[in-house]
Parts: sequence; C-alpha cells; structure tokens
Amino acid sequence: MDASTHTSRTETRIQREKQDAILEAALEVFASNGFRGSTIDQIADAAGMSKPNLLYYFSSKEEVHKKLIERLLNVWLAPLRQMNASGDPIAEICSYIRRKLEMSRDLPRESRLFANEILQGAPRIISMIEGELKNLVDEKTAIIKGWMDEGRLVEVDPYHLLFSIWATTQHYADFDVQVRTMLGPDKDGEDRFEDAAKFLNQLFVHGLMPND
Amino acid sequence: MDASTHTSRTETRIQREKQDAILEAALEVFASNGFRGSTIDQIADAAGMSKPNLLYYFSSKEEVHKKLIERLLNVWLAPLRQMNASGDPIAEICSYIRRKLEMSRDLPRESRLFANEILQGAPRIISMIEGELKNLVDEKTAIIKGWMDEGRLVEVDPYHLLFSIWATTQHYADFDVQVRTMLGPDKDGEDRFEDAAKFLNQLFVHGLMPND
DNA sequence: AGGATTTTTGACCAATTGATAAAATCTTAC
DNA sequence: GTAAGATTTTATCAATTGGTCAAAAATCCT
Repeated sequence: MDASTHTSRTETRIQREKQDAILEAALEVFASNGFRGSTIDQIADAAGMSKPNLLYYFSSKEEVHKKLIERLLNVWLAPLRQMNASGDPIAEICSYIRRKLEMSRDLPRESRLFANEILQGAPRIISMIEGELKNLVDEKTAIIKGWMDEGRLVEVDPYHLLFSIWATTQHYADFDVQVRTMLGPDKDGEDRFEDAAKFLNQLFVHGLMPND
Repeated sequence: MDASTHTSRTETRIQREKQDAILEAALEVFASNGFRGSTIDQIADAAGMSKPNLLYYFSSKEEVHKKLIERLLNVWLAPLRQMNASGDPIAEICSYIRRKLEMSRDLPRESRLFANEILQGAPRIISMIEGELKNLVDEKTAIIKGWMDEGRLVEVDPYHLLFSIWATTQHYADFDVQVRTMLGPDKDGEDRFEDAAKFLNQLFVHGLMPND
C-alpha cells in the first residue's frame, strides 16, 4: 500500500525520515522556483530519491506543497503571536521587529516560500490568509489600537504598521540578492543583520527627523 | 523574413503594434506567474495571437522577457533618479516615498515582475542590478550621507534606508492579496493609498514614539 | 529462516511546452 | 493590378512534466 494513504499514527521510521527529507527538499526548491517553476523531479533529486518514490509518500506535487505550508504556518506566525498587550508598546514592537528580522536571517527559504505564493495571488494559501492570519492580525491590531488610545504610541493605522514591519524585515530574505549586491561583499551576514536591526529600531522609534 | 531579425529602424506599423501587444500581455502573464510559470501560449493568448505568430516577433520566451525588462527599467528607476541633492532632505525622502507608492498603485504588474525575478535569484536581471541600479544607488546614498553629515537628517545607514523605502512601498503591489485581505473590502484602492501614504510619512519622519 | 508487508525501481503514458518549417494569406509599393 | 515582401496559420517535433503501474528489492515480524 502506498504511504500517502496512511493517516494512521503507526508511522514507520522510514516514513517519517523520507517525508522529512521530501519536505526539506521541497522547501528549498519551492522557495527558489515557486510552485509552477518547481518540478517533482527537482524535489525528488534534492531529496535523494526517484520521482515515483516521492510520489509513494505524497500523492501529488500539490500535496507536498500543502503539507509544507501546514507545517510552517505556526513557525511563521509565532513572532506575532508573542506580541503581548501587557508589555511596553515600543519595546513590544521593537521585539517583534527583531524576531521577524531573525526569521529572515535564519529561515529565508520559508520567507521566500510565502512570498512566492502571495506574489502569485496566493492560490494555494488564500484560506489560511483569510483564516488564521487574519484572526491573529485583527487581534493584534486591536492591542496596538489600545496602546494608541492610552497615548503610549503615536496614532497611526495599526494595519499599515504591521505591513511596514513585515515588508522591511522580510525584504532581507526575499530580496536577498539585491540587498547583497547593493551592500557589496564586505558586509557578511552577521554585520548586515546588526546594521539592519539598528536601522529599523531608529526608523520605527524615532524616524529620520533630526533634533526631534 | 521574420520580424525578430529586424533590428533596423524601418519598423512597420504592424510590427510596432504587435510587439507592443505582446509586451503588454507578457507583463501581465510574467507578473502573475513568474518566468518559469508562464508559457508562450498564455502570452500569445493574452495578446490575441497564435504561438507561432508571437515567435515571429520574438525569437524565444527569454527574448520577450529581456525586452520587457529593458523597456521597464527606466520607468522603474525614475523615482529614485528624481531625488535631488539640493532639496530639503526630509521633503526629498517623503517625495520619493510618495512616488514609489504611486508606482505601486499605478504599475503593480511592473512591481511584481521585478519582485518575481529578484525572489528567484534574479537570474535574468542580475547584470542590471549590478550595473545601472547599483550605480544609481551608490550615487543617491552618497547624497543622503551628505545630508546626514550636515545634520539635516538623523544618522542612519543610507542603504538600509533605501531598502526600507523600497520594501514598504512595493509591499502594496507585491503583497496586494494579503493587504486586501487584512484591510477588508471597505477600503477601496484610493482610500488604501492615502492611508498608506499618511502612515509612511509619520513613520519615516517621526517614528512611533509619542511626545518625541 | 521465511512469509507478509513496505519500499524502491524502471518502464511507461498522456498532456504540456518551447520551438520550427512550410504553406497560405495579407500588405504595400509600384 | 500585381509582384515582392511581410504576416499568419497549420502541422509538427522533441523535450519536459505530472503521474501510474507492476515487478523487484528491502525490511519487518515471528
């Protein structure tokens, strides 16, 4: 029987190992080529197995992608989940920015996977955007709104605030080639990260106006 | 003879019209599907012609893409080119942000075309990133650095400043699906644009700290 | 060890895709 | 109007791709 019909909890060691290898390979391939640009052969190669063997574990390319997204969703949303209403607003936002920036540094493939997907209209993940993500965002924007009402944060649209944090932090993963080219080879990964963190702190806390 | 070998200036009306139609269609298709995800058939369909007919005007899919990028490059870099050393620093930066935001509103397909390309490692446009873009960026970061030296702008890394402007403004085109889903259907395009513009002005000029 | 089960492989298929060739049709300059 | 040249279509290719199948090989259980 093929392993993909096994939803039972009796997974063999081999099943777990191979599925992990496939998902790891798929992350690499989907992140660099997008869904349509990736082939099962590429993923199978990267996972060190043959195409029919991969299809023994996942019934289709779509299925691999779906499982991958499912697995990564919680990791992806974790930084925002941590944002805490009872903390100091500026500190909470700075921590959130730092966590997102760390994710761009440590999980760039995950960032590109989501970017590819959303860029192309999110055909396969629109339901998670409308569901889990929207719920979380509504919840956290309400918290931010609360801080503003208390005068602990300047009054801005909290949705656009989140967008700007996502955009600036994910940019380092999604546009990595461009960032690297602009900064030149001197700045290695760690340098770049610290420069970006410092810059974003200044931007989000004080902006660019001098003596202000 | 096929039109694609005609580099001469004696272009017929038909040649100009058809090439324009193809590039317009290709922009649509490449922007939504990326290079590998797009097919010549899709582009030909969108341009209202048959695949061999398209290939009469462009010798290959690659060729269409190349011509498209070439044509768009100047449009794409225009907002940054306008940044003027003799203007007021804060005003210049705010104008630049607004021009970039207008481009996300008015030319979202162009934004997605470049995003798709860079996301996938910029295989076909790396030379223009290393050349024209890098030159322009080096020139403008020098101007920004000058403003900071004169104390007219807070001291930050000018490269990261440009990254943050690109990221926040292009986000509205590249992640449009996500933005629309988060904001709900009430906010139409124009509302959204004005909200984003207002937010980004506050962010870049003053940041989020209250009474500051 | 030996049979049952799981995993892997190689051969294969139909659909799609980038691209070509040649014939047919349309334009244009005279 | 007509011939030369430009454009479009039809037919076709070879390669790639997502996916299937049955047999072979490896693993597991007792």
